[in-house]
Amino acid sequence: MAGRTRKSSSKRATLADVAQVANVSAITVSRVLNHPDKVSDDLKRRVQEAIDSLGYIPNQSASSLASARSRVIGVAIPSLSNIVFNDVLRGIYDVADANGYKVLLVDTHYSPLEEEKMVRTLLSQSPEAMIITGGDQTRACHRMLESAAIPVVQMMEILDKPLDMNVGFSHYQAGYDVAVRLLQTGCKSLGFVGARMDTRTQQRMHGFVKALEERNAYKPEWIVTTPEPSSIALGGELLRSLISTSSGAIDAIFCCNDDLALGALFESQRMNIKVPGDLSLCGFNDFETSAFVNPSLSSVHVPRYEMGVTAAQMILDRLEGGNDSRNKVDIGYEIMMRQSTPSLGSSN
Amino acid sequence: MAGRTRKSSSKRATLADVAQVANVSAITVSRVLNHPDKVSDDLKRRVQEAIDSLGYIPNQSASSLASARSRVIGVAIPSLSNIVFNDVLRGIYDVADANGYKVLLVDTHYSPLEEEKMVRTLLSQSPEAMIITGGDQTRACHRMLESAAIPVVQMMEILDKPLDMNVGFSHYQAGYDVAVRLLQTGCKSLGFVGARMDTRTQQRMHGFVKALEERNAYKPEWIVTTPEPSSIALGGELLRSLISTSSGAIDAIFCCNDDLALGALFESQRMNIKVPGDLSLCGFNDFETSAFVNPSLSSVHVPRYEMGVTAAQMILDRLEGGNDSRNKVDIGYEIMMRQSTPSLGSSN
DNA sequence: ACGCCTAATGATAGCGCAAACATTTACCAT
DNA sequence: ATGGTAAATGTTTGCGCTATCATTAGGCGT
Repeated sequence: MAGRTRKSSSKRATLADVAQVANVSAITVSRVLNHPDKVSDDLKRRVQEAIDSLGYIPNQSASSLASARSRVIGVAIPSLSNIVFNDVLRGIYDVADANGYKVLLVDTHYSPLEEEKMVRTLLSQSPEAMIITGGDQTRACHRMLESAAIPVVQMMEILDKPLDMNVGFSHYQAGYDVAVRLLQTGCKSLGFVGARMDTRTQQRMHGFVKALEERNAYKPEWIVTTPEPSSIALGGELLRSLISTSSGAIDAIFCCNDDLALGALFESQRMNIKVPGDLSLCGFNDFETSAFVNPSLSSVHVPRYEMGVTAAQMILDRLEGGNDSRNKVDIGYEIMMRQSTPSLGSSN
Repeated sequence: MAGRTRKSSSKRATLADVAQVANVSAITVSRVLNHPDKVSDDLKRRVQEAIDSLGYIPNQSASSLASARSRVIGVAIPSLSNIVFNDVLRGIYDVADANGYKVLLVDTHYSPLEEEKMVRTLLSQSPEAMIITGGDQTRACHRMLESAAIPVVQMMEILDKPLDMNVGFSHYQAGYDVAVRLLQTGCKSLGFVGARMDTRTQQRMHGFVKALEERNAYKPEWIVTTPEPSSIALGGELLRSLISTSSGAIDAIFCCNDDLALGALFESQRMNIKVPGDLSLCGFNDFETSAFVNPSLSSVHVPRYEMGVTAAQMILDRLEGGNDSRNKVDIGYEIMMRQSTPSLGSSN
């Protein structure tokens, strides 16, 4: 009666199929989905029934192609294993989800070359904005991002000359401040343990070293680094190595992250080194473990979730709001002095 | 000379633009990118130069629409904060990347309704396959996945009737085995601490309880659960609660994950409860911390990275290989007995 | 009654690409 | 020379959707 049935099964339903079932034009179906205020309630109902009965799911590729809007935000992080990025991602996802954006996430493995490849992949999806990590991109990568002409947020660190927008904090200053605080607690011989040594880790180290130099407390041989990725196990190994090269002279160690610091703490316990009696320890990132381990671990707290939220919001402001929004946000950090470092009062 | 220049700037270059510059047809450019073996070296070079000079990046939406191939794998996990999924994701990403697939990742927040919404979002991107977590989907979600007619892997647990493919392990059996092992070490009064209580956590609990029941060691009041998400802090709180309701009679606790177990361990230390002297603890998931903390924490090790790799490989086998591949993989687990539980020999 | 506005709906075209089919060229066996 | 084949390249078409521009119907002031 109502004309021949089309591809009733096996093939995904299209707008046209829905339109036919609802006996309206295709564009009306499109409007029901994208501009429901422009369609009468009557038709809206009819179309919705057709959609439900067919199990219609819009083809986003066709939509993107026709409308030049993808509702995708590309995100590049250097590591999926480093749980630091979990919190950031959660912030990004929360804001993106709430605003109808999808996140396309790639892992650059801390390599600018891989990042370039991944950014190319992301751009081929026509994202409406990008969130990338740090400022250490290849020139080709910069060029791609520029000619993409979309909002770009560089996150995790504050950059002198961001490509576009920027949210993060100064790792250099954080490292500097840690050195100052450790010295304030009465520690005299400070060492540094770092792994992976990406640019942000290096900045922490440079800030730390700078503070020591300014106070004549810098000993190059008390800096131990490795390109290996951080781990708790590695923290233990590096502690041993530093203890042996320093012949036990060191009384405080700044570990470039909490993995290493926890590893150092656990290893100290096994070596019967008292923390903070014999040795003070300070980590970075402030994992939940750090606050609860015994002795609790001093660390640098960074509002990672807020950083992710901020990155996503900056983008949405640009995409939707349009007007003069923030281009650079220093999200700050806080040094949490806990039991692994001496309490103040016994010094100065 | 060579005709009018087109949109030289500001607009993204297209295949046609590249074709014009290289003085070939559009399809040749397409072939250089997708079937380079079908183009002469001469043209390949000319086209590549044009691509480079224009900074051409293919429009994946158009490609997907025209070819009905998206090279996207949709992945739904219940939580971005739970680091258990990091390792799984890493496995998925490693395999996907290596084979030219992109991953579109969504977070369902442990809610089947949200999962349904997210799966709809994923399907609208025309993924070529899906990896979802567990078997607790809504009927509508199942229907969508079925009519999508793409490979689907349900991961993290072994299901009786998977939708399609399945990789995981038996949480029930793992919980059961933990109870048996704890009893074998001489513990008599076993408690359970659980948070979030998603289906997999419940299965662990049920297996644990079953083993106790069979041995007349089950005390319902020694099971403490909460729908709150797990955390180290919560582990401490739940320990206190269990200790007080049991008046200290309990001599071993199985925590549904290592967050809770570490929290319980740290809190025990603060309460001056000797582990394992006064109280044995066993966690689940085997975080790196668990192996290094003092005393080291017994836990159930799960090959999460391998699970992610396997999930992705099962999909690739179907997408590319085509022939009879594995439909169900039990990835197994291993109970790691460490210092937080009594060593064998003093019992049985 | 007339023009004029707005709201609701439809027809058409085209987004950028690749599948399918067509054409050209080169080379070879006979 | 002839037909036959394979390799290299081109032409056409349409994927599913939405922007744009009609068109129609209804309301309203004069």
